[in-house]
Amino acid sequence: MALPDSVYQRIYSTVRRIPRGRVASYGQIARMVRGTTPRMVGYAMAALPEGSRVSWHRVVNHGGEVSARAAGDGAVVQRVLLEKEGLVFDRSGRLDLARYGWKARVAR
DNA sequence: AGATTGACTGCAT
DNA sequence: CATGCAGCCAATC
Repeated sequence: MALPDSVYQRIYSTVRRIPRGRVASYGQIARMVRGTTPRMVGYAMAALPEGSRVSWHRVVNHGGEVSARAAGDGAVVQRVLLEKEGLVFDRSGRLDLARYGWKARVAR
C-alpha cells in the first residue's frame, strides 16, 4: 500500500471493524468500500502482510464458507480462529450468515 | 503497454 | 447441484 487512502487501506480498515464473533463476505466489504470489487477484497487479503492487525479470518465467501486460498493451509487456521470466537460451522463447513453476518452500522 | 491472474458473485444453462 | 460466462479492478510479469 503506497498511498494512505489506497483501496487496500480502505479494505483493511473496514475488515478491522468487523466485531468479534461476526463475519462479513467479500462482496459485503466490496459494497461498503466504494470503488472496489469482491476480487479486490480477496486480492487485498492475499497481499496482506503477516503481523497485521486485520482480522482477515472474519472474511468469508458469499455462502458463509471459508474460501480456499492460493497457498497452503490458511483455510484451516481461519476456521479454527472463528470457532474459537464461538462461531459454529454446520456439517457442510458453513456459517449461518443470518446469525453471524456482520450488519455494518445497522441496528440489527 | 498488453496479457494474465486472483481469498468473489450472480445469473444462465 | 455442477458448469460456464461475464463483470469488476489492482498487482505482476
